[in-house]
Amino acid sequence: MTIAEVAEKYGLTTDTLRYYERIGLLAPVPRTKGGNRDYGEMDLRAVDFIKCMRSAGVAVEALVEYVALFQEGDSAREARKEILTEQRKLLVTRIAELQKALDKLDFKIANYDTAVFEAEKKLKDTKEK
Amino acid sequence: MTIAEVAEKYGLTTDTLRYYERIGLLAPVPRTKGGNRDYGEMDLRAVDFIKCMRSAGVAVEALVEYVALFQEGDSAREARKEILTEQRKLLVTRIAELQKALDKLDFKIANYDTAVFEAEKKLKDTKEK
DNA sequence: TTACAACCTGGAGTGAACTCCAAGTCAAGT
DNA sequence: ACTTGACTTGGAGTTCACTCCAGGTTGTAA
Repeated sequence: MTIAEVAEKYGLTTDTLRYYERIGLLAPVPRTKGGNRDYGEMDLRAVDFIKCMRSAGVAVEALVEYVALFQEGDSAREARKEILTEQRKLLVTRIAELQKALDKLDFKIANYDTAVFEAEKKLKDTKEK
Repeated sequence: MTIAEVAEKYGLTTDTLRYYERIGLLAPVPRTKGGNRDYGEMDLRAVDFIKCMRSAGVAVEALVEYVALFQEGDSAREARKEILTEQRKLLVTRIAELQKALDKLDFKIANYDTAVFEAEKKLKDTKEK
């Protein structure tokens, strides 16, 4: 799969894909004879994972660390799990924050409706006088 | 309330508070005789709201726009509500993204446990031979 | 074989949101 | 009066995560 196809498929730009590879977020993608990237099954899985994590705000650095630990092989299994667990914790916290903001927004929006209602009522009162 | 106290109370830095004021996110805070900021009830409410929205990832620009619409008075009521509704929509989308990432993380973490279990089983099998 | 689009690399540039700094003012304690 | 520490302003610097660019190479269709 070419870089343009992968970019299209995951809603990223080719620049971003190259950037990810450059900083070691994506392991070196195999090249064709001519030197062009040719993404395979595993690469796509990795892209999908990264895309999902990034869209959830997981820091690039954490993901790079995680990917780097695959170089260490089995000895780093615990360390890798550690990172995932840590990020999971952060995510739970962040979801709670977003939820709190959502509640606040809902409250404020509801108040706007109430206020409009109040304004209408006042208008009606005025007319009735 | 001094800027340091407000910063402490909301877990922001004094620099951030001044920055917010500079860019019009926070209406000009009243000053003491000597020219120092003296945050009042309303200012604190505003800080709290901004802090909450920002921690949920609502863009500074959207909040500035919202705050600016208070200058227009009642005529901008609808516009203000519009912004809140728009941000609410974005938030719902973002929460879904975070949730999806959380699910993926949970799955991966569970796999680590399974893998460890498999490894242990293999080890046991080896011993039993 | 000749266009021409898509790809390559290394490096520079961008936008968002702070964060830091210099130079100065002011209030409180000794 | 003098020092100390918190405050002021305007402006410059930093970090993160891309995003763009120049200059060159490759693949495909006419």
